Amino acid sequence: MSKYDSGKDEKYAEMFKALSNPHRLKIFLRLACCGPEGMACKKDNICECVGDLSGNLGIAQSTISHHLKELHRAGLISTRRNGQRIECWVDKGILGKLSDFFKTPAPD
Amino acid sequence: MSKYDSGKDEKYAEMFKALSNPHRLKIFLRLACCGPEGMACKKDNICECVGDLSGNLGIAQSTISHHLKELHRAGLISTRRNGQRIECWVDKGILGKLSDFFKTPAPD
DNA sequence: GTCATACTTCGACATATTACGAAGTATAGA
DNA sequence: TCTATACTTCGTAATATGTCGAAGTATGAC
Repeated sequence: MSKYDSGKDEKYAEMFKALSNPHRLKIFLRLACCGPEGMACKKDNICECVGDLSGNLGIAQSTISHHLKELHRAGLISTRRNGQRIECWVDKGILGKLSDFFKTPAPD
Repeated sequence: MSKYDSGKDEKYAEMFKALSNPHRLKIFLRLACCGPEGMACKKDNICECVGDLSGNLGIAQSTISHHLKELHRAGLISTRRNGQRIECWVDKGILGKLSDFFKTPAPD
């Protein structure tokens, strides 16, 4: 477990806030399960982009857009335009960082 | 990384919501750093209970009480009365569960 | 029993969040 | 250029959250 460190805690609190909304957590997990970490979201894969997520989760496109922005602001995902579509993927190393955050502490 | 599983996701979303508030995250980390996981919060240790947390974090006691309840509802901590004081500790196994949640996926 | 200490609950308020639809912007293709 | 598709931004409304102080409850000491 990470030692008490108020500097980094704020950043992690932001990440947890991003993941605290069930819809955003679903989006994040779908992207994370897309394939190897960091793999871009592709149409010909299982992965979805804004419109697909909207349809599959039953949420307005504008709301998906908003959630993606939140995930991005928290540093969890990246996005990039490819033609009309927006490709999105889970940032490299993030899963490891989050996993490590909860690792049992070395006794001090 | 946990597979897409809407059943459990809700529970994790609740935990992340509990940890999304900087004050609550601090409380959680302080309790987690208290000693071995699951170790009760003791006065004669570094650990704090409600009144101490209130003083150290500069937050009203009633607010601390509220935050502890949130952490408890999320299943992250347990509390028990010992005389006038409330002892609190991080639930056994929770750190491991949270850490595992973000483990890199086995390719599907 | 009375008083002090520790905590919880209540009521209130300011602020943040989630969500939608409508309107706007960007890109691709005819 | 015109149109269709994909996404974003804006405005707005409902609900949730974080916080405090005041009042309430529980425990321990005298």
